[in-house]
Amino acid sequence: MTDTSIRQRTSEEERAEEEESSESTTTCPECGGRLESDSEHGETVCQDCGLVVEEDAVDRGPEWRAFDSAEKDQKSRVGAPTTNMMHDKGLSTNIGWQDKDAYGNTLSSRQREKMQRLRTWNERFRTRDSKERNLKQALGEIDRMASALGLPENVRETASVIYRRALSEDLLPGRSIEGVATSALYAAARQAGTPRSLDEITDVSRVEKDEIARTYRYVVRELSLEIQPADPESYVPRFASDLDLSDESERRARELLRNAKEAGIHSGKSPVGLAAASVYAASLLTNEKVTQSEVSDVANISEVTIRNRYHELLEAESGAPSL
DNA sequence: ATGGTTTTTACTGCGTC
DNA sequence: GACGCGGTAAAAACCAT
Repeated sequence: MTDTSIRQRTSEEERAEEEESSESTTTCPECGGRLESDSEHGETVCQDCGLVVEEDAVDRGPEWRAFDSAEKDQKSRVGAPTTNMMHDKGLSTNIGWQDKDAYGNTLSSRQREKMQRLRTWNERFRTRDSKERNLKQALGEIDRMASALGLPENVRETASVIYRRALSEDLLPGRSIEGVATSALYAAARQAGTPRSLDEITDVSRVEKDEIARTYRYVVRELSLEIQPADPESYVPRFASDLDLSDESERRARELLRNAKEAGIHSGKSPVGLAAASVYAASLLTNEKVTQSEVSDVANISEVTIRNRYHELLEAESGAPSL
């Protein structure tokens, strides 16, 4: 399409173009009708039934037109194509290792020294850049997951601090950015007293549960973070509000938990289960009954566990109120 | 890897609406 | 008959060793 002059389009050309565009499309998966690509809206639409087959198509071509090659050079603002095989898509500067100039002539010793210095610095900048990019992606992920989980600002802050530490201590090699970012968030949420269960974290992460757990343990150990087992009470407010329970119920739930702690019921049991059971028990005590299955839903805990725990809670309450 | 503990899954029976 | 609840047994998951 590098015509050297502007011409009136002949009808023949137009027909040729039309054929070309219909060649790239196929038939509608719904009704078998002809597909038409609507470049203005970036959609591919079926002519017969109106089914939108593809949306958000991106026109990767230039938005300008050139009528001769000189103009093309002038208007073009792009360089070499990018590749995804390199962390920076191949956009960074490369300096050849051979001490030759562009014509293949050997460089003077002075020039050689200069090139050596340039190589050193270029390498430094490049790796620094890659770390920056790495960090940027990780922080973006942390932010995304944190908002999906409704975690406040300070947790994200903590998470990014943990991530930065992991990065500077060279914990990344061999582990995915995603995994470490997720672990950092998990750790941060627990440290901040607004824990999310591993299952909840897994739901919003792109990484498998096992990997998160493994990476988390590793990060905690290497950075010697001190994280206490989650306090069941910290789950209560969230469950209570998810179930539209009154403050009174929430208070009762906390009371039950404190009692249980005194009685030593809670060791070894999952904090989430305890919290769920206390919320359920409290709802009974305050006549705001919610069903076991509702609680099990918001807490992601089986009903059986709720039953077992809440029996224990009530026992501790009546059996040994003080001690 | 192993064994002990906890949680989950699946099923059953009972009472109520 | 569907629902909420309680219990049980077996499977699965988890944890320390």
